[in-house]
Amino acid sequence: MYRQFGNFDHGNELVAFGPGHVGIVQSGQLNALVALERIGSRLSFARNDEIYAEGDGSECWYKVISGTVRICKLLADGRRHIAEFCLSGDCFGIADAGERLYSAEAVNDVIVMRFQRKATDRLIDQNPLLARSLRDTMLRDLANAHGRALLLGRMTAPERVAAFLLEMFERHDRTKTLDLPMSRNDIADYLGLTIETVCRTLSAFKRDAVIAIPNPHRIELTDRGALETIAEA
Amino acid sequence: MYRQFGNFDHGNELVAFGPGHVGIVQSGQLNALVALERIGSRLSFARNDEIYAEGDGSECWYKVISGTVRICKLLADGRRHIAEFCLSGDCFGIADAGERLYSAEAVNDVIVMRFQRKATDRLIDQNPLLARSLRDTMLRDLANAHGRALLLGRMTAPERVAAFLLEMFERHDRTKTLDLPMSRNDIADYLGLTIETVCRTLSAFKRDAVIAIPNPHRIELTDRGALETIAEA
DNA sequence: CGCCAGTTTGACCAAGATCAACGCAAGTGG
DNA sequence: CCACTTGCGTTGATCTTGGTCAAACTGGCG
Repeated sequence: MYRQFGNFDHGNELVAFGPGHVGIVQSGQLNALVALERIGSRLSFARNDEIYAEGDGSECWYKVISGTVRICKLLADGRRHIAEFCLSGDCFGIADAGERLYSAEAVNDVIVMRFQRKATDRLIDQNPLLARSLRDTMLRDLANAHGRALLLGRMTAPERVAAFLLEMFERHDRTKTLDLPMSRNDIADYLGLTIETVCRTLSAFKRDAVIAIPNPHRIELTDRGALETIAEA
Repeated sequence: MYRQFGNFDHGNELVAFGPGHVGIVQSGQLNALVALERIGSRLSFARNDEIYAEGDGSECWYKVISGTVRICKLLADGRRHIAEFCLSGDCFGIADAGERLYSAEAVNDVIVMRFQRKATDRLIDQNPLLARSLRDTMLRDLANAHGRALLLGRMTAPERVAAFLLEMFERHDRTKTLDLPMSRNDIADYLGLTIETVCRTLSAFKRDAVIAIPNPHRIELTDRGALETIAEA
């Protein structure tokens, strides 16, 4: 399922990485942590590989080096919910205590660093600054999660799709061109919609000259202001 | 708007309170914190009073002594989202950094303790055990928030209402009888539904002998198993 | 070329929203 | 003590958004 490159002292290379995501979920400035915890395993996963499964033990947490990871849960009747997409630089798998509540899967080919929770926990206890930074990160994540609850609970389909595009735009290179690594299905399960509704909404945006879609995975933000107006609510 | 009873050394009385909620939101074992930070202001609010508003500064956090608080946000067009209900023993207002993202309002008559964030932050930095407990609490809250995102993103109306009743049942006295302090409207805004849908769903549960509704604010769990079957998904 | 996976579009359907009464109990003022 | 109001809650009729089902389209690839 995955290729392990063995232990790997990555020195300072990771320290420069931007804000990320902790938790089930997100975490930003764990750079300090990463700098201290220099030993991690570099792992590589192919598209759709499972990085960990719901119910697995959670002795490790991960940082995305390249590629995109989806954190998701599959319901008994086939409904799927994607809690989050982790882009390069983001951390995931920190929040689960004991047992994974969500699974992590490679959206496309992915390289991650894996760290032992036990070791990092020790470091955090010894370093109040680190603890506070982790706390701040978790607060951000929490705010994030509540934002998603609002989106899913009270926003219409166009509002959700617009917000998604803007989110990805922010997290990506912020050029006018957006390369979405995930499928329409992934987007749908992230936004609490169906793939058809996502398609139709994107098509409507295209028709209204808000975006262009040169190919399914490439979106150009023709009229960012319009998108923001739709998303704001 | 509120009556302040002045500073109040509550000694150990709060230490015994059960798990609560941090954050925008929830926090459990802050009892240690509360025990250390013995000085708080005891405040009392009447039904529908605003405890703090969106955009206010967030120098304080709160612990509910009695009554119920709703943490909510009002959108420009009138849509409302309730992020959470805080019952007695729960903490709220910890997660907001800088400025309140949500407002806090009294669902019914409420008494809370208010604490200064600055003082408690210091305590946390000095005490790794406390820091870890706070972190654990936030992790729980995060898991909670993700659970709500799943509910709002992928569950049907009956599933949401059933889950709500079970949640309240768990957090309340766990007797077969449930006294809901909040209005149908509050429930709707918490579950991402309309008041009519909440009513109809409750009526359907009653018709199917899953619950009884002696009066609008009192629910009896006639068939808990059935509710769980509906809610599980 | 034909297949395959993913995307798009259309026709139809249904869950839940909206709109509108009506019910009901707790005030309130005459 | 009794109209009258007020604030919720409940129920019904109808409408809309987004879901479901089905078919066609597209680009890559053997």
